[in-house]
Amino acid sequence: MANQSADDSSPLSGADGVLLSVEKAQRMAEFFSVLGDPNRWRIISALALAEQRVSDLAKRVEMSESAVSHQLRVLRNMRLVSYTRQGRNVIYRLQDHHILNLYRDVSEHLDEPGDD
Amino acid sequence: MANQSADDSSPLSGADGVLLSVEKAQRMAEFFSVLGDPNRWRIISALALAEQRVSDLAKRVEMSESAVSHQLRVLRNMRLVSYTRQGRNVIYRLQDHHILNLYRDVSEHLDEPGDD
DNA sequence: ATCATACCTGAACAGTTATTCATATGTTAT
DNA sequence: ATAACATATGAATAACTGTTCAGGTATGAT
Repeated sequence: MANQSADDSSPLSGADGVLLSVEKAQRMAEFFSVLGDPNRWRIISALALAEQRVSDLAKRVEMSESAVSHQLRVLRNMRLVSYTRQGRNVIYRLQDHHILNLYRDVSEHLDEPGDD
Repeated sequence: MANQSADDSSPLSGADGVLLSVEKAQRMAEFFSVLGDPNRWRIISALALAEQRVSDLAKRVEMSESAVSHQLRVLRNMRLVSYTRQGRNVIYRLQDHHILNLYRDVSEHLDEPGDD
């Protein structure tokens, strides 16, 4: 490990003074990319209101069931949502509250006055 | 206000029980998209170590100066970095610490054990 | 003025991504 | 078994994104 330890969990301003490894940068980017789609945020916000099945979700966010299903897979892969089968239905829910924290932090940032 | 007020800053789990508006979802997504690129994270991490000029940045993250410049514009537009001219050089720095918070939150999430 | 340095920008091309459509899988009822 | 419903998936297409390359702008030196 010439560059940096594999599981460094130090903040960017960490003591080592090293650049984010390409690998870690990649993982960060992958995660943020998942949240880089408006429809996925709509799905997340719908699930923040209540866990629900795919078809209801689709109606709420006004997307096709197929599109929602595709997006749910992405969210599943990032462990942002989990699901349980109930008969023919599959109930999805948010898996943890990291996302809500993220939402709050970014909301703050976006709401700050800027000279655009 | 049939749907929701324009400037709602309530968290997703807010009392109203409304979906994120398309507009707000869009803004969220735009922001997260900016952080959805590994090279931008490398740039951010380099700037977390020290403010510096474009050419040094380029060397550190091993990108062309042009590519870095393009990416800095994106980061600038999201008000993630700011800059000052110093003679022929332009010094860039992180604008605030929201990003570092984000980094920490997401790092946690990514480091959680998962059954992938 | 010209030259060199540092940075920025527009166009184009390659790679990625989200949707739609068609089809497949899984579940319940008959 | 078949039919009906709910969800998932693969392929294809359209839209988007990041890089490179060529040139452009800004500052400082001569």
